[in-house]
Amino acid sequence: MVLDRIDYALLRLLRKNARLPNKDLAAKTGIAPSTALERVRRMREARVLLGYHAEIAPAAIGIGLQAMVSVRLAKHSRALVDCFHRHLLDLSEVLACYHVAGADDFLVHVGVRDSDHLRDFALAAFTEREEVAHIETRLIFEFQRNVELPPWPGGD
Amino acid sequence: MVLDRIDYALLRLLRKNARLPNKDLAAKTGIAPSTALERVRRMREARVLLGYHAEIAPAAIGIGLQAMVSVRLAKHSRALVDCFHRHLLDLSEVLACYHVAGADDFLVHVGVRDSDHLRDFALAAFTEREEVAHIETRLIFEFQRNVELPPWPGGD
DNA sequence: AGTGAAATGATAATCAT
DNA sequence: ATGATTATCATTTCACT
Repeated sequence: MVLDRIDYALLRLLRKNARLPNKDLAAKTGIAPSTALERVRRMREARVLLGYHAEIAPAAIGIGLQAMVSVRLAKHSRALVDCFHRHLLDLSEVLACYHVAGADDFLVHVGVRDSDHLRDFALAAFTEREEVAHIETRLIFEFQRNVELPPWPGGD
Repeated sequence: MVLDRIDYALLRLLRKNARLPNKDLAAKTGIAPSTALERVRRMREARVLLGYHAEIAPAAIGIGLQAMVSVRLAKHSRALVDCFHRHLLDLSEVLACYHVAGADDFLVHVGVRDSDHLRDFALAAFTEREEVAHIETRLIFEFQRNVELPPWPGGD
């Protein structure tokens, strides 16, 4: 699917505020509400718009501590990597995971109650697993997401 | 602000789908629509609910490559760290940044067009800056966010 | 095919209880 | 916390470009 300037503007608005009413979306991009609706619907169907998610204050849901855990696997067969990847996504402490190139295979963003929880979790989810060769845990002081879209690349 | 089981259920639903209509929120949590509205409003005011953001397919907005850049600063005065942090958030290539404890000071999740763009960006935004002592770039094969909330901690 | 204006039905917000 | 009321919004239809 090829996007034009207006589609991009819609994406930018929804990225910043996913609950912006359709008529506002239309007004801010200079198109009719029905057109805005249609364009957003098409972008959802084309999987350009993947979903809408609330951002929640970690402390409010019992996350007192965040960490980035670097994980190195012992072997790197496709099956083993995929299996570990699935394992990660099943853990409620895992906020996000990055499968990366380099000495470490995964960077895992975790949210836990406190340092006791972190220790228990790191042991159970990583250290005690056979396929894990090495982990390194970094405390996260602050985490911030950028909700701005890059400038329109041009090319219409 | 103290949350109960129902507030938590509302958060879980909004985390998964921030555009879920209020009446559906109410039905799925077993409360009246007006009550659901009131609870969500209160959680927004209390900054438990920080915002709603669309998730967009990177490829659709010209992001062909993602990387995690570890940045080590030369000095660590508060002013310098804050200044660099603000610098990061101004860059449209920065998707997220983690200020961490350890040898490296920041982990920066970046999204770029291609490897040329990555090289140019890494030079301009990191290497050429005086306060940056060292960077290390890891290619991201896959990135996945967990949109499930941890189980209700109990304690009502 | 895509857009825009108007009409309809659904939803959100308000208020009194 | 709820249910009735009012206001706002999403969605469809259709004429137009």
